[in-house]
Amino acid sequence: MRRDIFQAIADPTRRAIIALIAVQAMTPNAIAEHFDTTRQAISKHLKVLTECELVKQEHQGREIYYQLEIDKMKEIDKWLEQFRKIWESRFQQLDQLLSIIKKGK
Amino acid sequence: MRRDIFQAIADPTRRAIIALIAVQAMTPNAIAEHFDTTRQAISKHLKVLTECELVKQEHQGREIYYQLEIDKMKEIDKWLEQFRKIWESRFQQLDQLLSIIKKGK
DNA sequence: TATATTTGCAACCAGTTAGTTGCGATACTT
DNA sequence: AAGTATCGCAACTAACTGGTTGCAAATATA
Repeated sequence: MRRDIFQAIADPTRRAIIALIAVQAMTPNAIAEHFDTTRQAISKHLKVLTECELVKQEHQGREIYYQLEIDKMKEIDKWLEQFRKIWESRFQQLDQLLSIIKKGK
Repeated sequence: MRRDIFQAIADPTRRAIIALIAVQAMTPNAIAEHFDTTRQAISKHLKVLTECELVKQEHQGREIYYQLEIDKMKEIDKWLEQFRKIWESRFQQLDQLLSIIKKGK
């Protein structure tokens, strides 16, 4: 099964999980308590997140702490870069236009 | 049907379409020429992109030019903000650690 | 007016997804 | 050793997705 980070963040529950464990690592049960669904459903989401390496496990006895791989999030940031360039250049153009208008006055 | 921007960018073809029309507005036919699929498939992707307001149409005779709503992309950037804070603070911590080690020498 | 081009919409299909239930493995606790 | 808690895996289901084909509407051209 193909997994990529964009597919991983497409699901709102998964985005919520990411935001949760970004603060601190948590076990599946602890995560599931924050949602209105079964532990197994959360477990499945964690599997998807693990497959695309957005999350890593840390075994501690019978508990497994899931932690966000924050570096992986930078991939989205990297993809956004091309568009950031565009909206910044448009802002600059607007800025220049405004200063031209100002000078004209 | 619920549409949100994260679901829209989950599909690689849609991401490619977005990158294409970010440069300049294009008609469905012109876009479809860049892909190895039918015009109708592209049309469906454009519909999804339109539904979540990532794209706007500009009618010109019988042709419809699709243009990227670059501002909508900022929503992704906004969502990333919370994580950017985390990775920047971790980088700072690493930076401080390195300078402490340096001083110790 | 007849014809061709551009496009969107509806119906359909195969594959995927998110969710549930049931079960077995592992690790603590008494 | 027996019981309990944490967890992943497999099977199943309903809903959704991306894709195709066919068709109708609107605009341009002969």
